[in-house]
Amino acid sequence: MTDSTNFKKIWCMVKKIPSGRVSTYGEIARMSGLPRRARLVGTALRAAPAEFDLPWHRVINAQGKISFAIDSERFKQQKALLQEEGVVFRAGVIKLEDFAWKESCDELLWRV
DNA sequence: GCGCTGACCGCCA
DNA sequence: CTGGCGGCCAGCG
Repeated sequence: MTDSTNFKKIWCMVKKIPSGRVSTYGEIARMSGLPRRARLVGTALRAAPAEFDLPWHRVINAQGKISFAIDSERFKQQKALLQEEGVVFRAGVIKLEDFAWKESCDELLWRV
């Protein structure tokens, strides 16, 4: 359980966030069976190879804000991607709404 | 092995 | 609203 299994679970959950919606680090952690490990989600996204094409931009923090410095490239990129999907910012904040994925990560998990 | 650094979070002042 | 604190713990010197 110390290998990259956790990363895979996290990547799998992130991949399921629908376009135009967002989720939080903490939420992804919980849904991946890793409660209280929001930081690990950030670590996993940072380590994720670009080829995975994960919708990493759909993951924001629990305050509805992007977790990058306001003037960083990453910040601008994430904001742009979200706006392309129709995500609305009000004073730099995204309104968090509850929603649930229907799919699980079983298919990917047995591969791990 | 050890200390430091986070793409975090909830709680309280 | 902002700020601090403790909890969390994998990665990287």
